[in-house]
Amino acid sequence: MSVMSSPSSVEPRFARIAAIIGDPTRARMLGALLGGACLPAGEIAQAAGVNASTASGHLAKLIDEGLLAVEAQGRHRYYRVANGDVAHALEALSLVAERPAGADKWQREPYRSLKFARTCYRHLAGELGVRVYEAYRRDGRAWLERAGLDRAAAPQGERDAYPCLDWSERRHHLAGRLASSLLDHFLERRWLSRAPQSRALRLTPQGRRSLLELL
Amino acid sequence: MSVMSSPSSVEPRFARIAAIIGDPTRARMLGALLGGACLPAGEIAQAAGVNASTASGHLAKLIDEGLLAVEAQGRHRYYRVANGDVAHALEALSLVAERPAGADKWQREPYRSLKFARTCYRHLAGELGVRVYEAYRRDGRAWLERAGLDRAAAPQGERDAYPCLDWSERRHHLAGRLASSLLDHFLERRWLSRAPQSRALRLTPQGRRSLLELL
DNA sequence: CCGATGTTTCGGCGCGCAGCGAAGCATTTC
DNA sequence: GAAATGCTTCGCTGCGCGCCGAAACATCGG
Repeated sequence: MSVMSSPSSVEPRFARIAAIIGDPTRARMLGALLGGACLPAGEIAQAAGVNASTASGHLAKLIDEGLLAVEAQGRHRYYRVANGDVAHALEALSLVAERPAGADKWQREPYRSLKFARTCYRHLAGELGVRVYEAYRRDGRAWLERAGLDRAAAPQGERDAYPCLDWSERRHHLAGRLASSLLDHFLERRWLSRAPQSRALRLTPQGRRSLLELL
Repeated sequence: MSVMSSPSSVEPRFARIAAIIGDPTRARMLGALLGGACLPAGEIAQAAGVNASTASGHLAKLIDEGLLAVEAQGRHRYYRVANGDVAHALEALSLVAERPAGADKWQREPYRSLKFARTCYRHLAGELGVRVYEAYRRDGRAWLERAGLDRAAAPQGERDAYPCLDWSERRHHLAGRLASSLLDHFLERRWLSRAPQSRALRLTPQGRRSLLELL
């Protein structure tokens, strides 16, 4: 018998985080911010359907555990998802939550739109995200140039561009700094536009012409 | 105002799963099985430090949510992690749980051993896992042959071999069917051996000679 | 300054759920 | 068949924590 602390007592580092995410109200808060938005406490409270005071408590916990970051501006406090790892963990959980039952739900709203294209933190996910990843993997930096991306955006290390398992597709899309630049780029050029009140992204007419050509 | 259910009410699919994982006892159970082992209910109860009846209830929930799978054999019921996605989600959560504080803990046991090499479900993780992934990414199937792997193990689709973000290294290691075969291969050849009561893997003298040469 | 707005702190209520022990069911052993 | 072992079901108890409203604290506008 070893004296060293048993693995059973060291493991549940993930338990704290999971417990934080596991509360339905906090989960709704995270969901509201998962699109990459920066929202003040009041709006988050409303989105989650709870009192301001209740929300405040939850937000404090989410900050404590490093899931959210906050920036004070005047009398507002703007909350956002702390980093890409958090978004990645939430997508990974969503993937597990995907029960085989109800496979046809992807045909209906609001899943249909989310499946086609959505933001995941600051990058692109969904069918479109997967296709972008495929194209990038096939042609590398040449593809980035063809898409009109600044060459400063080219990935340096592994953490600048890495694959992230996509919840709806069960395949990978691109994550990391490069992926953020790419999404910004698509939005600036109006190839994609954000749907209101949702993480869904829509392909604009320009996007249909320009972006699809690249895939 | 659209009538369709708002995104805030559709999102928390991940909440259910997180809530299940978030309970400390259930987390210990998952931790005990994360090494890839197949354990009977009684042993899991003991590892988690709870009554058999308490454990039984938890195990039922873990089954219900698809986190564990079970196989009856005589009067025993053997539980195991249901699939790689679950392991992936747990590693992703662990990554988030990694607080910047206490960065020196990796120097001490039991973290030191886990950081070097460990099982993650059925594949190899930790420093060694990352290095294996690098080598495979560099040389592709040629590396697999050099490692003495049967060519039947070569990956077919994307899901056979995909990168998984490593909790301790913050870089990727290899996951998927290929990774499972690879780990089996290493264990069969006695290049690696399982530490008792832990997910940690140890490099054997043969492993030091043969495996390190390949990296 | 003073009232309005946004946010956090505090106190108290109530539900949900993890925990145990005892009893029930299944399977193996002698 | 009876006793032993492994696991699950049931009923109960207690604590933790999410919830709200009221009040305190901050910041902005006039």
